[in-house]
Amino acid sequence: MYAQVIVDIVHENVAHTFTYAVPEGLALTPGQRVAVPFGPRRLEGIVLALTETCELPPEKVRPVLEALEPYPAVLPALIDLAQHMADDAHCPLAETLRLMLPAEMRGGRVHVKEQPVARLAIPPEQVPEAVAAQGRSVKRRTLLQLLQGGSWRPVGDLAMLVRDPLPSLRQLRDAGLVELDTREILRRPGGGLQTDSVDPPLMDTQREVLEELIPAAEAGRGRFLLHGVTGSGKTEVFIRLVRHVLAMGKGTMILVPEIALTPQMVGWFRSRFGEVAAVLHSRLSAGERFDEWRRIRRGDARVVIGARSAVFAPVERLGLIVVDEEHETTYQSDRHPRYDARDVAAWRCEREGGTLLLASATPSILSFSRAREGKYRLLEMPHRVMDRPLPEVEIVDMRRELTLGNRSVFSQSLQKALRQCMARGGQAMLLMNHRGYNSFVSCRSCGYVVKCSQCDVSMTYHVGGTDSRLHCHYCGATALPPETCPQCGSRYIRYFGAGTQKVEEELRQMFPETGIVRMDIDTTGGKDGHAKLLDEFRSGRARLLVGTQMIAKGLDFPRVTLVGVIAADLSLNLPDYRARERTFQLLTQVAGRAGRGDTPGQVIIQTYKPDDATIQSAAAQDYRGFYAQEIAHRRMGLYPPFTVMARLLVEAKLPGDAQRAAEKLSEALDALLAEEKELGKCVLLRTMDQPSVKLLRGRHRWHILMKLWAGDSAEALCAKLNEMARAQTGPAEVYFEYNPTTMM
DNA sequence: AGCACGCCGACT
DNA sequence: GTCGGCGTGCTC
Repeated sequence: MYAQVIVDIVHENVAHTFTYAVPEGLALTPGQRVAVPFGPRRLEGIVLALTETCELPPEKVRPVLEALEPYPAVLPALIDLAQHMADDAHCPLAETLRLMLPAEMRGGRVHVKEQPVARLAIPPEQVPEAVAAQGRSVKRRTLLQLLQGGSWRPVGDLAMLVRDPLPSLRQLRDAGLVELDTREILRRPGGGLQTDSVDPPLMDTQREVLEELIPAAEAGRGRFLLHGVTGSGKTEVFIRLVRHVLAMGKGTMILVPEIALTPQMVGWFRSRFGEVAAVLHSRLSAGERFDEWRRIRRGDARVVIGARSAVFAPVERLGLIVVDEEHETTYQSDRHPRYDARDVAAWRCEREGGTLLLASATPSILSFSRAREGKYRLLEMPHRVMDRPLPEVEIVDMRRELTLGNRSVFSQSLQKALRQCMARGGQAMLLMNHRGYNSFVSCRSCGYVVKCSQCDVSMTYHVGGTDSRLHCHYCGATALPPETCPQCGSRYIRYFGAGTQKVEEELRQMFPETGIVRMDIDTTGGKDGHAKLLDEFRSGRARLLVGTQMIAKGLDFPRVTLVGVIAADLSLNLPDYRARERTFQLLTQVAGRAGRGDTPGQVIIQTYKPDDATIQSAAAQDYRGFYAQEIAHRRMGLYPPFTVMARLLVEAKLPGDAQRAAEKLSEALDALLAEEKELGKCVLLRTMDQPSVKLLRGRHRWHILMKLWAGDSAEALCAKLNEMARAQTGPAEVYFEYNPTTMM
């Protein structure tokens, strides 16, 4: 027998299978990891297939050294998926195969933690006799009594009551009274919070939606888009559906957009399903991730909850994938190999006989248009549970506040509402989509704005405990604020624009006695950073929560009655065709955090563009209205879903190098399109210029932006563009991006 | 990727 | 005469 092996090296030169002989007595199956000789080295690889024959001259074939595990680490369906993704992204198979395994499994870093365990070796009724035989040893007598239950007990647990129990246990073992052994410890990430474990009654719409979903799940097919307003009880639909699929003996996955949202979801699922729920995301410790992965692989965990990368979990007999908050951009990976977890989920369901359920209060334009085309079955939940009303939304014109002489970040309206909310003992959330204290520093005399020396981006002022500094939000560089203008020497340096720190400070002045939590990247660092802050707010110790968009997503705080949006137009002004979509989603989602309990919610949106159609539809929580106007914009502007965006991004140390490389690429593209006219037909628009961020981390940037008609020629063209980017040599780097996550 | 082999300059 | 520069090519 011969094994066709992909070695764990990501490089074009070795992106094909290597043939090894399978030694007598070694049973291998596809998907198994093996150690193989490779020139003078020993490498890890994955068996793709086993063959009877081999075309190579026999002297070239060397044998497999050993199997790294006795079972296939990569399921057959996931090998197919890796192959599909590698074809799609034009990258080596080894690179996509890496997505299928926890990183700590590679490179022989696997470590299984073991702990000693002990149990009684005699019938429990003989314990009093054995205790009496221990003479004056208190330790041994206590240990015997602790073990009286008869089951295996971790020695670590006994250590809480008896200091250093192991030597005494060994004596008891030698006397034939106790057995000692070791057990694997599965390191488990935190359990999440336990909520009610009984089924709440279902609302009519929930029941109607389930009546559509359950037959599809039983048949093992169907793609659905569930559009349910915030607070409509989507999670309960997931739970009932998951229960149904588990009862059929199939596995399930629930994807959430952010790691911060996993504990809440895990809590809901563990309280109803217990230990069959596993968590998988990139911020688990190495040991936790490896152990959760093994629980899933063994089939001990049949409900996987996790962020983007969990879509590759080794779930056998997959019956259901739920993608919650389907509109979130975090489902797109920004690192190589790039993938979209929603597409991967769809692919897996299609191939493995599962049902796909995308869910959101604000579906992405792309998914909703697919639903309109009939590619997804659209399910709607237009009302909140218990007939709770959607919150009242008020738009405040901040231009008017300025003319009234109000220089605070809070409008009169919002100040009043905050006071009322605090006086009534409620909780409030404030969204400020910009972190730091001031957003930019500028000279009043000449208009100079302090920019990062490495990026073409203005620097943000952050107040620190001992040193306050300017931060670049793109590369993380910091600098001391200038005392005089570096351009004209004037001392009129002023600080403009507000961030979360400023909002927090103004709140402290208004409510000095009230607990305030600020949540942004600066405060949520470290393990469990999110959880600690959220717990502070959930417990009621803090009653005001200030944060960036991370507070807008899917969190459920029943005591929040007021939501304030400090500056609704920040995200609207970004140079991206998705700016309106993102603003609508953000505003609607954050508004949906209000009034989830028994008291109705109130929302105040502050803006300098009170008449903007996007802000108006978000305030009215009118998804259909927004969709209609946005899809018209997209059709007019030839943007997705009507076209596909693609770009070649050029970066170089010297500005001239970047420009020259971009020009050279553009000429090469001309030549290609002239030669292969079919490919040219899919190009609708092509521009070459500098992106809005002209300098990033010290590298000058140019790009060639393209709008393409989707289709076979677009795919062929993208393959060529990808090749062009790879073939690039010289001082400039070229990246090809299909559906770029950002145009900046 | 990573390591060998290979063919030309400044040194004990 | 050798040590060593990194260019090219191969790994089952």
